[in-house]
Amino acid sequence: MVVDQLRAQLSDEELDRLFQALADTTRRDIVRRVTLGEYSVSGLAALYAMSFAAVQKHVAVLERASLVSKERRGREQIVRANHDGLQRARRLLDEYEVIWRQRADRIADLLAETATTEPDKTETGKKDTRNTQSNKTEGKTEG
Amino acid sequence: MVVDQLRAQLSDEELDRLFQALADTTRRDIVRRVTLGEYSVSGLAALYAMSFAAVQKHVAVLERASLVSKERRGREQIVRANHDGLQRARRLLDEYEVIWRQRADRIADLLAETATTEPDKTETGKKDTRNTQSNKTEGKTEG
DNA sequence: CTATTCTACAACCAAATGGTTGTAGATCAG
DNA sequence: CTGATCTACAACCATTTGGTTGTAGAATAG
Repeated sequence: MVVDQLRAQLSDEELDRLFQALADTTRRDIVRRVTLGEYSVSGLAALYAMSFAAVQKHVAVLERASLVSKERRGREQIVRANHDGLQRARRLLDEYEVIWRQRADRIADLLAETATTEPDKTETGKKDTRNTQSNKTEGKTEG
Repeated sequence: MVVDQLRAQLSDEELDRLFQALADTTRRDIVRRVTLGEYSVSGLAALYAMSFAAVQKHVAVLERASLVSKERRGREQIVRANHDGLQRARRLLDEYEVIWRQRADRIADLLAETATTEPDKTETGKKDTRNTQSNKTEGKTEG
């Protein structure tokens, strides 16, 4: 089903499009509106101080980001919110939250470990570990 | 304290900057890295196939979005993740989730109400309510 | 049928974005 | 002190973005 999209790995391009689409006040407002009710494109266009074509483009950006979808009804095109799209954006931020907690746990572990195995060296409250980049030799630096 | 920022209302410009900052693969990677460890700007620059100045600009974008902060240490500038920034982005998506559930509840209420008060009109499974824009007369249309 | 409405799309424009190179000031290593 | 490293910032460039107007087709209203 469509829900499979949620389990799928989020590609960089997909995330670029998602956050790019959310990075505009008008577009965020459109997402809110079409979540609560149904709007045609011209119905949306009537709400903002810009041309129909501009709103049409905003809807297109949201559609490419899978945040909304359109459905023809007669001569109107009805815009609906796509819940999966929002969920994918939420997923990424949740992953960041997990990473953050990992970091916090790691720091806590380091502190505990140092405190138990080497009680002599814990005179200063060094909570930073100072690994600017020396422990990760990725990238270039081929010189 | 700094945590007050989380309670404060999210301005449009702030959200623009937040999502705009997240809408780039390199910048999302920087956020991940500096969440797990500490990096100087040049330490970050060594990881990507672009110039130091380009990475410097990416960090500046993240800083303006309050997603990271810099701290001088000698001649290096240490980049750290700013947890509050991420939390603010999460908050907006959570709000969207709330709105979505409100919509779902409203639809459920409408269905239930129609079923109880007017059982004769429930012959067709009309779950859409068809309010294209006629019930909301905002915006211009000043003709 | 005719006029209106809604949509699609092209062409154009100004400003922002993402990259580059170059220059210059601080700080550190020897 | 001298040289290397790290950062800041300006100037420049190509592409994208967010807006415009204009044209054209399809569906609806009268």
